[in-house]
Amino acid sequence: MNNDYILEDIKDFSLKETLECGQCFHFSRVDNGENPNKYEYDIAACGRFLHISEEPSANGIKLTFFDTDNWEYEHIWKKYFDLERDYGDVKRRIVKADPRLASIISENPGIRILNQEFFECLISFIISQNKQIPQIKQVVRNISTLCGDKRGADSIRFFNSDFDALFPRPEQLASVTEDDIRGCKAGFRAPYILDAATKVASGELSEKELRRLSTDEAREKLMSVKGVGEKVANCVLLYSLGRTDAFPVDVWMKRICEELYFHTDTPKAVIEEKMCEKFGDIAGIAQQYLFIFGKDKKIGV
DNA sequence: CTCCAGGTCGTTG
DNA sequence: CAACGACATGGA
Repeated sequence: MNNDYILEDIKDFSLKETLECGQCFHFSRVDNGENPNKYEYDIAACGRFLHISEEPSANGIKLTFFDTDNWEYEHIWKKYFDLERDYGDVKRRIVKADPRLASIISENPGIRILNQEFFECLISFIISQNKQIPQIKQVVRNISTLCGDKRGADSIRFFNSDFDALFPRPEQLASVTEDDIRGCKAGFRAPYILDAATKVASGELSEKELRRLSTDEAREKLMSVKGVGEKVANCVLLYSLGRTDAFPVDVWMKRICEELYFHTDTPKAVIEEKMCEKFGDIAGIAQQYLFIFGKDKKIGV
C-alpha cells in the first residue's frame, strides 16, 4: 500500500478543474467532501484505473497517485495530464493575444488539456451531442459495463467508486448490436457509435494515420464517420490527438465568443475561424478557459 | 405538460 | 449554401 507516487509543488494544475471542465467523462469523485482543499478521484483511462488525490502544498499542489510506480507515472500519467507542457507560458501567450482573458484564466488557473485515449474520446463526443454532461458520463459508464474489460473485484476498494469496467477497445464495441448500445441509453446515437467502432476496428479509421495528417485533413477524415460533425471532430483532435490548434464551438462557446468578440449573432464556422486566427496554435487551450468561464457565469442564458 | 441539452443528419427553399 | 425539424432520453 506504500507504493504511492507523489508529486509536490506542481504549478498551473488543478485535478478538480481539469477533470470537471467538460473534456472527459470517465471519472468519479470518491472523497466525502469534508476537506474543502482536498479532492480525490477514481479515473478509468489509458486502459487502467487510477486512484488519485490533490491537496495544497507549500508552493503549488500535491498530487498522490495511489498504488502507482515511477514507470507508470512517467509513461502514462505524465502525458495524460499534460504535465510536460509549460502552462505558465501558454497562459502568458493567451493573455498577450487578449489581455481581457487574464481575469477569466485566473478563475480556473489549473485547467490542462488531457491527452485522452483516441477511441474513447471519439465515442464520448459522439455521445455528447444534444446531451448534458451527467448523462454523457452515464452512457460512457453503461457502454463500459456492457463490453469493456471488467475491473477486478479486489481493485474496487474506494467507497463511492461505482464504475466497474474500462471503456471497451474498438473490437469489443464493434462486436455488440445496435440494440445493445441503445440499451445503454445512447438513443439515436447508437448507429453512429456502431459505425465509428466498426470503422476503427477495421482500420478504415486509424489513429496512426490521423496523427500524421494535418489538422484540417484529420478533421475531414474524422467527419467521414456518421454522427461526427465539425464540433465533435474538433473535440477529438484537441482532447486526444494533441491538436491544440483545434477550436470546438458549441452553444456555450458561441455565446461567450459573441459576448466577448462579435456582439451579434455569428455562425459557428466564423467564430471558429476568427478564434483560430487570434490564438493560433494554442486556440484550443484558450477555448477551454473560455468554456468553463462561460458555463460558470451562464453567459447568454 | 413543455422545453432544452458541449450537435448532426436529411430535407427544403 | 442557409434554414429547419427530427432525433432518444432525462431533468428542470
